[in-house]
Amino acid sequence: MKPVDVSDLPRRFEPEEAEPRWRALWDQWGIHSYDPTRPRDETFVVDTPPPTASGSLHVGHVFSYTHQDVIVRYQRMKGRNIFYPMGWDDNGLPTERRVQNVFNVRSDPFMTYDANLTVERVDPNTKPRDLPRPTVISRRNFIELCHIVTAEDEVAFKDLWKMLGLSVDWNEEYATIDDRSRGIAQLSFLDLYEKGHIYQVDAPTMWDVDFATAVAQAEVEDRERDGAFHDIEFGTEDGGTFVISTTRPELLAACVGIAAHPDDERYKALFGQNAISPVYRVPVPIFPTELADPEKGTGVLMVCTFGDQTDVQWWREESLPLRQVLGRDGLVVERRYGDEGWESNDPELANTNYARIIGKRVNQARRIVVEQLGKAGNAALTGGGVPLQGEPRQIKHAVRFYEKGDSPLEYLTNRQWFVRLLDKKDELIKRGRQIRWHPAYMGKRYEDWTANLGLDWGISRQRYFGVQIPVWYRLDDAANPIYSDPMLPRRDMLPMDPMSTTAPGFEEVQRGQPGGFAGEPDVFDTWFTSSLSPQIGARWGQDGDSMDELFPMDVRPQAHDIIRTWTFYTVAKALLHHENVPWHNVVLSGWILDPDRKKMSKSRGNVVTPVGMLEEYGADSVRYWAGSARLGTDTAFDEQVFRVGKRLVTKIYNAGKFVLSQEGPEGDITNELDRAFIAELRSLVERATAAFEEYEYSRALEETETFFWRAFTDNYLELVKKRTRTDEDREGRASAIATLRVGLSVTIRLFAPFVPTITDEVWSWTFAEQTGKQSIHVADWPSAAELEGVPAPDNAESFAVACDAIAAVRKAKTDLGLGMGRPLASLSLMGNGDSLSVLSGVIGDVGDGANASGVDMDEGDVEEERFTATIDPEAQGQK
RNA sequence: GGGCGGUUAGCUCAGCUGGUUAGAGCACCUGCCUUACAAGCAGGGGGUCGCAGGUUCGAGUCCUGCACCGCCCA
Repeated sequence: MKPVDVSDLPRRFEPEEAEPRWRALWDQWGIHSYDPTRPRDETFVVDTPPPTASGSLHVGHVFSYTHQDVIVRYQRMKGRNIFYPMGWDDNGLPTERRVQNVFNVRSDPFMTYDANLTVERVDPNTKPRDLPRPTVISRRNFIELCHIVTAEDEVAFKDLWKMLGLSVDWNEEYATIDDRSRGIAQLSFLDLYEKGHIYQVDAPTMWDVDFATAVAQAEVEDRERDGAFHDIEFGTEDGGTFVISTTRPELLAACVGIAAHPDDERYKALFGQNAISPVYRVPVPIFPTELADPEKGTGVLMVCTFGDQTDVQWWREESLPLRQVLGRDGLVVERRYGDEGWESNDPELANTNYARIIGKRVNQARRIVVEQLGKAGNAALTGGGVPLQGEPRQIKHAVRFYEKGDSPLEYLTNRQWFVRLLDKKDELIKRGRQIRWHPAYMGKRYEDWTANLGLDWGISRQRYFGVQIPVWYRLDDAANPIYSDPMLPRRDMLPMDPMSTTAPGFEEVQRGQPGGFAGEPDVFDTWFTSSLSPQIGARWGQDGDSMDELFPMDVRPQAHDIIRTWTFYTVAKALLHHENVPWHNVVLSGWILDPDRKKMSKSRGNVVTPVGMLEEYGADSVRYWAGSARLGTDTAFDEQVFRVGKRLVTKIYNAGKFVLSQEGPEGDITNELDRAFIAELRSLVERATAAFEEYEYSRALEETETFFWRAFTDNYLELVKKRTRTDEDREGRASAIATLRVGLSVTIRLFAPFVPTITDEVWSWTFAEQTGKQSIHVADWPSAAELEGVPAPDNAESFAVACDAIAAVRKAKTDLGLGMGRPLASLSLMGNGDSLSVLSGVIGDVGDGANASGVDMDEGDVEEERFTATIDPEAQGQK
């Protein structure tokens, strides 16, 4: 094998030159392509997270996507046929919001499409207050803009993935809004509908008033907000009074009941009676409930439609009437007291008071109602006192928000589509237990979430840019939809848009006409589509359907914050559609925290841009950083680790140059030290492989790095340096050179999943030709078997003993302030008899490593270390 | 209030089923330009493993309680 001519190579490795060159070669060689002709048991299937294309590029992405790529590259070297797709999640609110900002537009679904519409981009530096009124455009125009923006965003992500060196198969690229994904999402709907898992109902739904859309439980977050308890006097039918506490006096008009704990002596006598509300003088039932907390406020509360989740529960359990006062836009709607369902003991007073809050936002309405509560004339009972008791008491409390919204959620009653999941909790938990979670405790999080699920999955969203719910409704004689009998498309019609496709059996002119039909205007929750990523990857129900080959998949990589959403819904879909798990393993990456241990996020302004990071340190260094973090563990962002990665890259480069530039005879590995080193190497291979098999890649990296730096470069390489150049021991020289090459070949392969560029660079110098494997990434993963030809050392301790001996010499040299290369006129090593007996087998290399002309061995007691060295340096200036 | 995770050197983190004297990298100090590498090498200082109990011959590791940090849920 011909050695490498070092003078041909740059003195330093330059990632900015090498990384693009290698990426182009990998593409050219097609080493990342999936081969559909190979059998399932040779295939490793990844269910890649589709990133939100309109989201910002984030170091967290670099972190978790590197984790999956490390796992993938390991599996590829194990000989597996890799299915590694990449999707872009581009439907939904984030995109809509970006389009609204980029073009300063709003959509009106009832506007007609303008084929010649042109809109200008807004200068991103313009302050919101300086913007003109948004241009109102049609839904179809709006969606066109969404496609423009997402196309640009996808390019930014794709460039980042390529820079990072992800070994994605770009033939398997998709977007959650493309025809394939839309078709599969709609197929999912049809299948669930046919199986009876889907229903639509007028139900209280969590509602974001700004986005004017329903929100699912998984999208809700609690935020600490200021609030105030208002004590309000109610009357009773027999002329008594009592005081309730509420943080939402503006919902007084929506009050449909009064509740207290059944054991609460103060209110026991009231149960069964009607209470009378102040301001509107509406009679409402008083009932007992275990859910009332006697310690909270005055112990008695008003039930409204709807202030919170418990109101919904009481409304159902007690069959209370519905008095909704908030509209979809969050404004108070028009109502008339005296009408059915709006009974009042004094309709005139009620209407006068109510008229003042119509059309108001919640906060304005609250101020007005509180003001009205301050007037004795508005008492519940004629002649009563001021209903508001004392000053409101300020409190801090948790308020529910849509995670992307700015206003507290309201509960509105609307017709929404749901997937029935509450009756399948046990089954969902059982499926969760069939999946291996890495780390294992993450499975508990999934179980907790599933066990505590309180609502079915609301899947309809009142948005524009999403997958349309594939449903039409017949219209009655007054052109009102008959929701009870929806019409569904045939499977061969998918993907489709019921707003532009004519319902079967109708003419398009009948759209919206009495006796005609109408399309369902709503779209799916984005999770409804992204929970199908395995089915999208495997093209379920499409041309090229490979569900049988690819499903269930091997691994789902993701971050742990979306267990309750993405993981949960994907498990649910796989259960409902296929009665199976979606994958056998879930690997969960931690988060990147800023140096103050806060989660990095755009809103905190502490985000580091990944592209700048990659440009400064190179992909290998950044990947090293990500690869050194265990799964599940949040990691503080620390630029120091990139430097460590860069150092490792440099070290691999230099060690590679040294090893492969050694010239000499070829021969077997026969020398004792060499055989002992190979034995250590074999143990490393076994440990690193075992770690990878458990998805503990960071341990594999750590083990490999320690071995490479310590055992290989600092010690073995120094011990055999002289022997690789000697003319006196041909066999020993051949053995050393062969061992160096094996050591390098094995360690760079172990490193390859983490630092793909430098390892392939070194591999290309000679190993590629020697093995016939063009790239290290398709080379064989190292195994104990490939080292089997090397005989075991005479003594298992030989390598460790040689290292200890040379360490003793170094210590002696350092103590005398001598350079490590300083020749020694004499060297004596003292140790116990056993140590010396092992040492004698490797004494030549130890003497060479010490640069000593000869070594004496003295038996004697040595305290802490295995050896102590006594040295006599040659005089300076002599040879 | 419940669940999960964390707390180990100045910093970032390892430490598997309990077993010599608790580790690494960075930072710090000292020395060394050694024909792969000064982006390197050698040596060194630095920790009552969050706190308090318990089990054990033996606890960073197991148990109980507490404190603080983070995430999720109510």
